Amino acid sequence: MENAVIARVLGEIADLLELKGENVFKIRAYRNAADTVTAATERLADVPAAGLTTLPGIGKDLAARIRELVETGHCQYHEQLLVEFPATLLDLTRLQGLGPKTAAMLHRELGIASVEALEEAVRGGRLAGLKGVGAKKVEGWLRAIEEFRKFAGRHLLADVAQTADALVLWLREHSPRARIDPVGSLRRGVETCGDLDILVSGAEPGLMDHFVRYGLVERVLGQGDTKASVRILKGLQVDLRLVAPASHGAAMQYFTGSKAHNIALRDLAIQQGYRLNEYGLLRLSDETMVAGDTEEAIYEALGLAWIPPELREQRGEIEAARARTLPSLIESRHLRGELHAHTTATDGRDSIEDMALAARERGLAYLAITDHSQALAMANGLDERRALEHAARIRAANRRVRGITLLAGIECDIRPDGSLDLDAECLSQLDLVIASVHSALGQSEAETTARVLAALANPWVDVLGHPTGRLLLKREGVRLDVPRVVEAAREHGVALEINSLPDRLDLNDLHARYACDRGVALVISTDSHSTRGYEAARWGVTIARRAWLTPDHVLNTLPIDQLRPRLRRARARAH
DNA sequence: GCCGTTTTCGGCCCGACTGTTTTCAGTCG
Repeated sequence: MENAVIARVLGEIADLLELKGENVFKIRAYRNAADTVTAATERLADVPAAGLTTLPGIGKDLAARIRELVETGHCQYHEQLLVEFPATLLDLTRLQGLGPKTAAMLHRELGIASVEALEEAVRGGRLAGLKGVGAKKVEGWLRAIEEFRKFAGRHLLADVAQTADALVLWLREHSPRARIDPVGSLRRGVETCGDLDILVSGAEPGLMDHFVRYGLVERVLGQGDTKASVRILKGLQVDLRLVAPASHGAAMQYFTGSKAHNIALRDLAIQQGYRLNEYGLLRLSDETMVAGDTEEAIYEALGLAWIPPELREQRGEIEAARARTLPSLIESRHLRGELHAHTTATDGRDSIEDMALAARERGLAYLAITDHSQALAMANGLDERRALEHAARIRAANRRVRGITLLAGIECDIRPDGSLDLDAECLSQLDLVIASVHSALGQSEAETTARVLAALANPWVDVLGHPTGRLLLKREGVRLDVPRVVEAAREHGVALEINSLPDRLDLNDLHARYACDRGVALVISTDSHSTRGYEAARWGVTIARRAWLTPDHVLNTLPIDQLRPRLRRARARAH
């Protein structure tokens, strides 16, 4: 049994206990355990109970549940809970503004156990008279149902990438010498993916059977000689395609897409007397194959430079490839520093020193510690006094730790009225200030825009953090007039953040490109809340590549001595 | 349900916001 399956069951137990109204700390214990299992590097099915209890957050009881799962394939506790509450009831709690208490009440009072049933009950007016349920709540739920449907079937890029990595390893076990490449929206780095496509050539016989036997497969949707489709954990569909080595490049090109890019490319091929499909580029006159084994050869035959997958969205890349003016895109190795990280002072999990050592380990030359400000009470945010004390600790650590420069910063809340959550006296004494919106996300576009513009006017703001506040597959961002914010950022010399958290990716690719085109500097930040958080940098870099950014456009590719004068506060100080 | 060992019991993050209450429950982050 795979760790992911164990984690799913533990997580579901937590959700079900929540419906039941169980002790919140017990619920948290199951959630923590699910996280621990997900993060574990070894296969827990191979670990005896005594070994399991050495993992953080797993004691005697949880170890026993895991062993039971591994040995019998079931967990009785889980199944008992599912008798009380159907699994579809959990979907209700995924609706924004509807939690476990309400879901349990709807189930108890009206027998509602799914999103569909809730919608029907609303339309039939059956919710009238329920305690604590008014018109506004119902209206909000209907909106939430709409969003729920819109997001259904989509998956975060980072999740799909993780699935792909594991699956490629599994396929390699069977066919070590095959070419195995994830393609489709994952290869293009699209922020959410509907499915996962994997392309294989040169496989040993029997690979298809091996594929459908993969541990996370829940259902085989179809299996033929050259294509198999399965549904795996969390409903993600995976398509595997076998092609001849001579067509591998053509198939890579074809299955990577995007559709719009491919249509334009095929059109170009026809204009030049060719036909392009997933098997190769063929001359129309005599059907001979001109290219097919590599993508480079296909693009070259069409008079184009090879186009990085992230750019294949029919946004001008074909013209640039013809003119040989494609940008030299940024890569993870170009990032020299991290400008957004949290510690145990607020809601981070690791100390200043541990965060510094882990950043150094990753080859970073500088790290800004930017904990939350007081408005974020749930994160134990810092007031002026604590912020300055924290800054002193960061500077002391900076003198102790060799090989990396620490900057004392803050992620300061932008209050609903646009003022900052800490006074100028405090902000002026720090090395870096990120200003972010975390609350009152329901303001109108005019209000939010005015709010952010007011924050950008503050001379001590260096970076605007996760500008739209969106959470992928969960909530839309704030309503914001992005062009006006970009213009103000340019005017004031404030950098805009590309937040690398897989469920933020904020700014998105289009906004980042827009900002860059107008001369606004960007930073790629991981918003790390633990030493493992830095790994998210690759997702921010992916967004930056999709935004056509080169290292020159991104401030934290600079060495520290060139970074400091580029920060807005360097100018504020000069005045 | 886990953890620690100056705690084997008593902590474990808790304040803001919203809609619905006429004094607060539920949800969110």
